Amino acid sequence: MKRIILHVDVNNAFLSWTALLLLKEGYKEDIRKLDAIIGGDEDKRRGVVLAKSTSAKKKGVVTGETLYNARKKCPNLQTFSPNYHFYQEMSNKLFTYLSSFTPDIEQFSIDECFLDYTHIKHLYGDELKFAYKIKDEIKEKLGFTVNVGIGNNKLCAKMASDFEKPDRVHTLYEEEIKTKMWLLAIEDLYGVGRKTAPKLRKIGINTIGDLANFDLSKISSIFKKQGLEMWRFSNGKDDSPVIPNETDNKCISNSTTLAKNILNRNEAYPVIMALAENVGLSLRQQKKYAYVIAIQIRDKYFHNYSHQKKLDNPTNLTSDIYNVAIKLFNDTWDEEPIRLIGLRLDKLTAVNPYQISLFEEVEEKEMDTSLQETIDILKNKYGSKIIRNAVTKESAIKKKYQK
DNA sequence: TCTGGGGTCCTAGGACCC
DNA sequence: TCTGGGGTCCTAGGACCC
Repeated sequence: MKRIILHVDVNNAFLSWTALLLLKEGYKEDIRKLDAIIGGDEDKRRGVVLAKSTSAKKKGVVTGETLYNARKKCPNLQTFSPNYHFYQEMSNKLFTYLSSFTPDIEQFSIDECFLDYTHIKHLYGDELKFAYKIKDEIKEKLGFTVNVGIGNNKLCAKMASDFEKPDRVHTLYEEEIKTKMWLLAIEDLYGVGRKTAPKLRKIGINTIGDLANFDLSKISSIFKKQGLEMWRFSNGKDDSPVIPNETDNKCISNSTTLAKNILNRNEAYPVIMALAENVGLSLRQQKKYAYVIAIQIRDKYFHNYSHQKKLDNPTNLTSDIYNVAIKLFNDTWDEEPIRLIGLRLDKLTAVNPYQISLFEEVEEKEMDTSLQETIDILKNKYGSKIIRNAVTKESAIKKKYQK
């Protein structure tokens, strides 16, 4: 039996949601109708385009480029700051609404999801009518527009929702792949990014159809597994299931671009502590333990490098994470001025084997854990700023580096 | 007034074991 | 009296996504 998959994608999500927030706060204009973008703070060196309005897009503004660059293309560009808290709120409303139809929903990011319609078609009828219904209800009840793509698998549904925007429903059924997808530029294929596209063009592959009809063995020998996957995608093939409630993270990370380059160790420590606190708290909220701790450094030349350590016993304590991260940092930093520091927890496990190694003090460990629990409870109750580790407080990280 | 942040997955190379 | 081969684990780096 052919599956029927829907992909729901919020149009210009961050920009649309900010438009709603501004209107709610009494702002006179709907920024969706202006040359507008959501962008990071240039003073903090985060000045890139996070989302753009339709008219800014028409003038050539693209996501990820610098605000400086975007302004050159579009002199009257208006820039607004992101509000992630509000975005999460809107996202929750959207998924709550969609969940009223079926539990077979896979949240793919903050603003898109897949919905398996196969087993609910008998309840709601024709999928095209259903798609229009949810599209219109979302606009009416939540105030923003979405695109809905329909296909026989996730890939086709996703490609379809990308066709023409905003506020549209598109289908890309198996029998439509050749007529609707093959003529698109190779860059439009999901999974083909800025590095792979030029390589494909170099061997004469300019459209998705070119790839679909290219010799698979040649593609595979050049691009390995990625080659097989993109060839399958170009032919509209994708067996991956819609997996509901995928909340099981494989890793947790937190990184920050510093407002000023860091030049010595002592400036780095409080940043690492703040990162350790953040990832540690997320880890404990997910009731998990991490085997791998990694430090990531980006220097002023934009050179990225990292260093990681696998622990014999997984941990969920901020103090452990901090201590390992400091050691990794000291082992790996090459003394070049640092632009960004990141901390990543990997190989997460839900169970704590709690094998205290032979030489570790059991009581000490238990005390760390109970102290950590107390801190977390206070943070949950009074907000994360109530308790700051001494090293963080001393250097006033927020003020110095993040303002 | 260059170049965000949080994720997932893959690959290559080295260490180590049999 | 000289360097096989398979397998696994770990690490670093990179590509891609939103």
